[in-house]
Amino acid sequence: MNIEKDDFTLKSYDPSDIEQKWQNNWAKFKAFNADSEKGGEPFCIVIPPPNVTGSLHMGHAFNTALIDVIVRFQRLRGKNVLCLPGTDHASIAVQTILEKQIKKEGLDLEEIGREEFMKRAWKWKEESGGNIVSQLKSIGYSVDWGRERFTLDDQLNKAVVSAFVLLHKRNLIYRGEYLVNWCPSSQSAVSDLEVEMQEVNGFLWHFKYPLIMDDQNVEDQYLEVATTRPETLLGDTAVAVNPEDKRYQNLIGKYVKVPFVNREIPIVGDSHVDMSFGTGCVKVTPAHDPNDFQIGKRNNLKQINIMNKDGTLNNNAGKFENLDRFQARKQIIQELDDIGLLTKIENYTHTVPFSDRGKVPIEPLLSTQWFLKMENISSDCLDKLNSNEPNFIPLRWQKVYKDWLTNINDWCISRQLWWGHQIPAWYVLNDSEDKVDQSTPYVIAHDENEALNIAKEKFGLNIKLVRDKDVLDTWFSSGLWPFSTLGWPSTDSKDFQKWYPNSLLVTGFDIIFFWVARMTMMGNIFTAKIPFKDVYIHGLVRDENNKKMSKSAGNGIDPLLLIEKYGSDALRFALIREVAGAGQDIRLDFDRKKQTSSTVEASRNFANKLWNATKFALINTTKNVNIEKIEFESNKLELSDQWILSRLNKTKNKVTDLIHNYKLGEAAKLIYEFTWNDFCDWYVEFLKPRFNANESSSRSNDENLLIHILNDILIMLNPFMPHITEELWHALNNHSQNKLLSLQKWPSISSDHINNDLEKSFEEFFEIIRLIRNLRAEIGLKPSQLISIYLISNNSKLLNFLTKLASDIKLFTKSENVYIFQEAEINKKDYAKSFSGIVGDLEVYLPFEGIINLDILRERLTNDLSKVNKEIEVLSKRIENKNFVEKAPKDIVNECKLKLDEANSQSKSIIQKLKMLD
RNA sequence: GGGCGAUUAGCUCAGUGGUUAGAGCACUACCUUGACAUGGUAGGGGUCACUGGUUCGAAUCCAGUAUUGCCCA
Repeated sequence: MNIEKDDFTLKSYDPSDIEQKWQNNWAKFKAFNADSEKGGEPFCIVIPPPNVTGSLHMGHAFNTALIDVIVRFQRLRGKNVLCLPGTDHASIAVQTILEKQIKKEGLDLEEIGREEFMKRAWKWKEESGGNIVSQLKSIGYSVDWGRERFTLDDQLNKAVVSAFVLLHKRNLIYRGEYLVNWCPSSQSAVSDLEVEMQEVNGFLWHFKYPLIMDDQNVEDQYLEVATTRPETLLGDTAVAVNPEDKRYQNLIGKYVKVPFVNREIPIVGDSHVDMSFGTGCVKVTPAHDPNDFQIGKRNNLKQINIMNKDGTLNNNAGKFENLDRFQARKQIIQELDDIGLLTKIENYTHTVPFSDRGKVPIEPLLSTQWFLKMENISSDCLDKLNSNEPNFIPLRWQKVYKDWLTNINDWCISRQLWWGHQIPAWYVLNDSEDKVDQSTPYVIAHDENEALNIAKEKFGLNIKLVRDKDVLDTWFSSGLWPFSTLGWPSTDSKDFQKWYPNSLLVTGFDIIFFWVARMTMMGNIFTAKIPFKDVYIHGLVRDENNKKMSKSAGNGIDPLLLIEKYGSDALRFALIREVAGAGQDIRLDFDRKKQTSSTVEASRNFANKLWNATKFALINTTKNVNIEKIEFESNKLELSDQWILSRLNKTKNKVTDLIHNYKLGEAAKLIYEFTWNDFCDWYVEFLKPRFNANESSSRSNDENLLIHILNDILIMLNPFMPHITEELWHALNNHSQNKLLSLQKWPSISSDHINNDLEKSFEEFFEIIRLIRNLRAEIGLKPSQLISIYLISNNSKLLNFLTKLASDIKLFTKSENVYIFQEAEINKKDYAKSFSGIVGDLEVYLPFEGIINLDILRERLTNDLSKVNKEIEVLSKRIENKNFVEKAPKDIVNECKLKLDEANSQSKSIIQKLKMLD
């Protein structure tokens, strides 16, 4: 683990040299394996388990980076941290992938058989899961790999079965015939959430149903209806009108005849019918439309299912049997037209439900499914939300969660798939029976033995059991994730005792309903607790065109590509730096031709800067450093030392606070600014002359302070850039064998060192340096050309301060002499033909008589004057405003007055100089 | 139709009522200096979407409009 310093100083930064090495070291030392026996306040996150559908995308990298920063931070803060990794089996998605492969081989599911299919599925899981784990490792995730879980593990299956049995015991699970969202492509029911509404340019077909009147000729009178789905007329069991509708009131109770199937159906009154839409008459197909289903219930209508599960019509469709639903539509329109019943075709834009996975229109289908009653479960969660359980960050996402829980429907939890948790339900048949139907009794049990015992007790000995073939919705097992991973249903497991409820959940806003709400509901039922205290919601990663990155759109960027190019540290830092406004989507720039990202490149450059700053320290410090014992003496500190310590402690203070408040982007920016601007740009420059001097009594103190500062930077940055900081810390430290930066302590803050007045003075100092450099540039001096500088002011405190830093001014401005004068001591006329500028109440002169073109000088002064005059104008207007003086806070008014005074004297001075030029 | 966001420099974004609105990238000029050219120094670049209001004072608060993104029905 130890690194030779001499070798290090020769190297330049290349992330590929170091990242793999530290990932291996962390693994070797089991650095992030949690120990429930250890003390310390527990902190637990279970990661959102990625689907085993191939590989990770940028969204996962983003989520990972955020979680890892928080987890590493809490670890450095001394908490007993568990970060538990795992993957999700993703029933529909994985089964779809496998079915496609099988189809390519010219086979279908039935030919393959359940056993062979499951073999293939597990093989796929091993490959995809392994791939995902190695990707997570290459990001540098500090999770406990010893506790990795998969949602289909035996232990998690035990949890799922127990959960199902418990829910059933509490009468929350039922088997019922309802209209479900049927995906004819995957031939499974899907939940509301897996349905995507899409706007479609379709048609509204108007056609006539012949009225059946007791006293008149049937053929003469018609009722006109309009529909976007004419094929469903075969399943119509009524026509509904609004009872208030004068046009049709008298027809309620009469009948019309459905063409083709020649069914006589009633005209019913239902107040939900919109009189102004279409003709005001609605054909009602209770078995194929959610609204019609409700009308049917209210009016006791028959439900006639006309559809097979693959989307073809069944024998209720008469002569249209076996036609595909869309083919049937065409043919029915044609035939309606042929017999003169089609009256009108309107263009009509409407929204059609599509299956999220199957990408075909959903068919609302009457079928027998398993449901979970949601009413009480969700209202219990809503109650807890009143006391901020869980606490959403940012808070506005709470509303999304709340609205969904408020308008919730029962959850269809069965899926007609093979890959997943098989439902622990056994149908009870007589020895002679072999067909399960809607009325077949069933028992729910943990296993077949238990089921058999229960069944025998209930139904006698001459029975046999058939297990339900279906599996549970994937989100059913995901809902248990925060506690099934910790050993539940056993609640006395050490992990569960120590780390439940979890401290935090970090996830994207797109799965607040899918996952967050399911976890809170399941958690609340089974543990009487909301499973996590905080929920930190982040945005999605979008591509350069502001489109959500997704596999289907093909616009994803492989995180590994960027890691290879710029390093994981750079990718992590780039993603986090972009987060500043939490919960906002982030847009990652990416040049697809060059395969580059300037955002990530900027972060890589920052890493390089840090690398070289450390190299500077290594070159200039003694070779035997024990970083944990580094101390410096406060009485040997120079002004610049005091300044950097003030900046450092302020930064530590703010960064600590920001991370606690999940403002990771701001924290990252702050460390970046401190490291680059304060430390590298200025402080290292202050140190150079000291280190270049041959002898100095404070040399070792200087070195110790430098290492102290770097050490603090490295620890603060460690959660964001774990690899490079680990590498540099070991490079600096000669006593780091068997130690890891990742397991050190977060730096303590000494507020004694914070000195706001000093920081202000240094700000002014930097302004002066910038002005002088700027003046030099304007004159066109070469960097090598040395000059003299005159600093003149009446502010003796400032002059005193500058005198102490005179040698630094010399160095920073390439000057051979720096002269500092009280105004009284000099005659400004002597400097009339100098190049000059003003900072606050200090005037700077660069005497260059003869060399400078007086016109340039005059132009500069004139520009300065107009700027100052503008300022005077603005400020005096403000001061002359009585309301401002009376109502604004005093310190604001005073500040304004001071500024005006300063501007006035600046103006005077410039005018004087201009006069002297003439 | 309901809800939630966004609109600030060429680009990506900070900025919760108080100087002359900031950063990174990009751009321009100069610079191979003993940490770093993955760099340094200096510079140019903004009618804070629009319209009204509140206020001594608005990018910031309120109302409306426009454009745009997402969620739900």
